[in-house]
Amino acid sequence: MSSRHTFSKEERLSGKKKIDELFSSGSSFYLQPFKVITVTSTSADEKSAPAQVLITVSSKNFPRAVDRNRIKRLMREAYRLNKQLLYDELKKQQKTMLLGLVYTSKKIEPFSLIQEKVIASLQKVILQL
RNA sequence: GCCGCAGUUUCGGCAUUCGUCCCCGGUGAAAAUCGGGGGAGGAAAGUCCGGACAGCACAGGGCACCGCGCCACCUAACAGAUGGAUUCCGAACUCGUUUCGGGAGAGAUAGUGCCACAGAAAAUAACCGUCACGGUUUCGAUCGGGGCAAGGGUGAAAACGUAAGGUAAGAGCUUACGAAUGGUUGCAGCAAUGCAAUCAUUGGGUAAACCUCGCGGGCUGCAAGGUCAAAUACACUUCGGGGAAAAGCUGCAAAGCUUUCCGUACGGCGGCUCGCUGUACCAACCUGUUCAUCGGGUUCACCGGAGGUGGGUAGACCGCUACAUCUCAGCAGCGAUGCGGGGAGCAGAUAAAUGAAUGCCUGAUCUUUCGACUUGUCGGGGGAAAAACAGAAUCCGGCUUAUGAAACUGCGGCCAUA
RNA sequence: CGGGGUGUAGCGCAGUUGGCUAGCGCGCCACGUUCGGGACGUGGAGGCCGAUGGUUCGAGUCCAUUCACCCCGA
Repeated sequence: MSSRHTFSKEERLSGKKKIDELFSSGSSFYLQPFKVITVTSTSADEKSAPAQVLITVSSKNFPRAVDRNRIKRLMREAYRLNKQLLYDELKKQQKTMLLGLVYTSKKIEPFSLIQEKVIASLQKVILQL
């Protein structure tokens, strides 16, 4: 399990309450082209995933659904390939986390740049733990 | 071969690696895991119409409001489609009641309103004019009450057009020819309507002004609607622990049972037989004992504890993808479409799946180079490059808008060859 | 999924029942005033009313389609 690059339902953030909790009490920072929001808790539940992630793109910046879907797919792919960095650190500290990634740029970036920025964001999150 | 119009179909393929959603099967108590299959569009978009489906409402009728409005036909239905008739506008030529393209649509003779400016007048016509009669007269004309609507000018629009007769002057006043509208009859057509005959009329436009007539519409939408249901709060209730009243019956007494009430007293506010709220009171009673203290006991508005029930929130599930379904040829029909038959199973997510990386192939297009000549086309080589508009959200039928190509079919035109 | 509104000069807005040359405030330009600027005064420019089509003699206004923006409800 430790080396798999899966992305299943438990690792995604869903439910109105958790999302409200993330946006109302989360701490955030900007790292172009993202805004990163996090909420950490110490309860170490064995069954659930170490982190639940929310990926979103404003429909104001991208009025077409095609563009929004494409950006979310690219971001999801980048997170999926690199989430192990975050998971290892969270398991070591016995913590769980709600993570929000908001795309704030107004143009579509290529996959290589998005992946690079996702890695940088995750490293910054780890430093703040 | 090229161009134009209409229609149909398609939008990359292969390999490797890593994933995602659904279905089926295996292993497993489960979590999970393995194998197989499937996974965006012609517009999925806008949400402009019409339905299906669901809940609520519903005697019957009328009014209001909204939509539609030539005829026939198709359809589950439509403001959609098909075929036709009329009329207007535009274009073309062979100048014809021709062809093509694009609109329009009940009623202006039910009533009301409006029609700026100009003009006498914008709808019960009369300014200039014109005509005879009567008066005045400087003999130029002028005044009066009348007739007329030919001519003038205005305007988008002026009260059928032309000719003749007629008259004081004129006028559909009369006649002939013609135009328009309506009725009746005949013929053709299912009908709209067309043609012909005959009679009547000559009444301005506007209903995308109010309106009248005919037809249709109950309202809300899958976040509809249904099932299960955590925590917390609330309501009711059971158990045990501390504390009040009224009436009737029973009991030696507290008390019990039934009914009323749901703490009492005094204030405040309001929607004033009741509710909310502020302050004060925290017990009452019976019995034992010498009053008290203390012991035992009874009741319950209220208080706090444990359990149950309830509506129902978060959440989960159903609705949820099988049919106005797709496809193949046949038959009926001018056609939209229908009929019976063979075959196929074809997305179902929920902060929302259908993706990412690498390599190769085909190559619309772009660029570069070489050659040929009709000097902007053709042919060869190299390089870049899957590409327009765009992402399902209950499901269908249309409409509208966005849109780069490729292939095929039909029709029309031009050129070449036979 | 459903409902509502707006679009008029550089900016913010009027213009209801169709009618003469579409107005108002701020801004802009020129001139005057001042030693100069501001303020003030006078004069002027700037619009085809989001787009297309239609009804009408005539459309910012009426009708249809469409584009863009804003807001609301479950």
